Amino acid sequence: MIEAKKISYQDIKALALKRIRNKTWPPGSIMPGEVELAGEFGCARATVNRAMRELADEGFIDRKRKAGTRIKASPTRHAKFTIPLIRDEIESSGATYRYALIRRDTPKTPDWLRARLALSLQADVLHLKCLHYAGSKPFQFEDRWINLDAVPKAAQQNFEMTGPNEWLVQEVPFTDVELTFSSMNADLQTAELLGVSEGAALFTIERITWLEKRPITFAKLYYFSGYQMTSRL
Amino acid sequence: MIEAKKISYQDIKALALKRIRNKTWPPGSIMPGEVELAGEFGCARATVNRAMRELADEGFIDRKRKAGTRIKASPTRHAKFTIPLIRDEIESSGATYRYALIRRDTPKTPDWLRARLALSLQADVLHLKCLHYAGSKPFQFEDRWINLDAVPKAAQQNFEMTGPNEWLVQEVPFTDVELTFSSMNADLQTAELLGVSEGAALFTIERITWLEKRPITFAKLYYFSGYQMTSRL
DNA sequence: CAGTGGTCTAGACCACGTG
DNA sequence: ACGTGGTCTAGACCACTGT
Repeated sequence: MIEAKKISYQDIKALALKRIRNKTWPPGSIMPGEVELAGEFGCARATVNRAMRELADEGFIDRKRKAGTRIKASPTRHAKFTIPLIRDEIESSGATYRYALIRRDTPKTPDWLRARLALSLQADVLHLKCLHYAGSKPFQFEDRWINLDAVPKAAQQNFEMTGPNEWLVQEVPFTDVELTFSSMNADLQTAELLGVSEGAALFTIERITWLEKRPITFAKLYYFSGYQMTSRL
Repeated sequence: MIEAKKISYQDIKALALKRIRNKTWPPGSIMPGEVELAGEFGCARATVNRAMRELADEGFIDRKRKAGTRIKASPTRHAKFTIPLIRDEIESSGATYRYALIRRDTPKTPDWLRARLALSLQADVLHLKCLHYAGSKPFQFEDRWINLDAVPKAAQQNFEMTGPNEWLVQEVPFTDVELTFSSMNADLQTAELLGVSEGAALFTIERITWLEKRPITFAKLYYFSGYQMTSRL
């Protein structure tokens, strides 16, 4: 036989992508079923299935039982970011990580927070303000709220040596995350903390985590001016 | 038998996650091998394999042949963003999408661009400036550069009716993307285009795409003040 | 070298959703 | 109702890598 060794699911992915690109399978059309493809490639259906499942995960095709597999009109690409711990992010850049707690209190739960996290009326929260330094330069200002109903043992922590994010990741499991990126002009207080001038453009991330349906924590992270977040796909 | 129906790879994922969370399998330790787990769960090794492969994709564990599967010390979470076409993004918010070409020229390739894309010395580029509106309000200003060596047919396009991104997605395949998010204060020109005051904080995305090793295009996207980008995981 | 994950097979049954 | 993808099985061989 002239056959090369064996066909892998990756070969099938590559082949399918080629056919999508050169419009052998035009956008919006239905490609052959798994059994047919398995026949064509001389492999098991499971192999084709794995290739197609991954292409679907990556956003190139839509699969539906009975309806078949359809090439997406405009391929929805997914960006996959790694969200590093800030300590790792700073240390991997070669700088020394330093952490400082600015403030710790347990105020009456603000209404905006209750609404944002869908907290019950009697929920208590812990509020923390922290700074993370890269060497001697402020890198990130963290405004953190922790739901004490979900994480009662946080009340026992003073967070003077360890940042709340680091502590939470170690101690409290979570299942869901919502991230919001945006940009804002620094107000006077934040500008002073980050050592920038008032009005400087700051990159900000809001992060909410849940354990199943229970909200754990809300954090607003303000980065120094010039911060960039990059991802390769 | 008292056995429930059958065990699925998702059940195994959930079970394994539970054991990671409650530290039955502590961070940094090695979990049992696939054969052993398959025995315990009474299923085929392939089923365990699929569960573990997905957990590895999601960043909870590290797998190495011979070494076994190790629970990550600090679980690296991956954020999966969908990068929508701007037309879809605007229209799905209920607003009307409108596009305007501001400028189109083929200048001498700037050095910073040549460096950024690793272009050859004689590479020609097409430069476009465009505005994308949501209703009557500017939504995004796009500063786009296209490598004419890789995409010669772009030179035939006037881009008066269709934005370069939309055209490129339809016409030119790509394999790799790099996205960089950052924040900047609007300069006078950009502020006028977006209808904001000078110095306003703008959310910006830089996007580079390649087809294999060939750079296709570089775009810098400036969003209106107040833009937010959210992802749920 | 030996153990672990990586992949493939051939067959089977199931669940969903279209026609 | 029935065709398509979704999943599982039991077994096999392979590839990488720690020892």
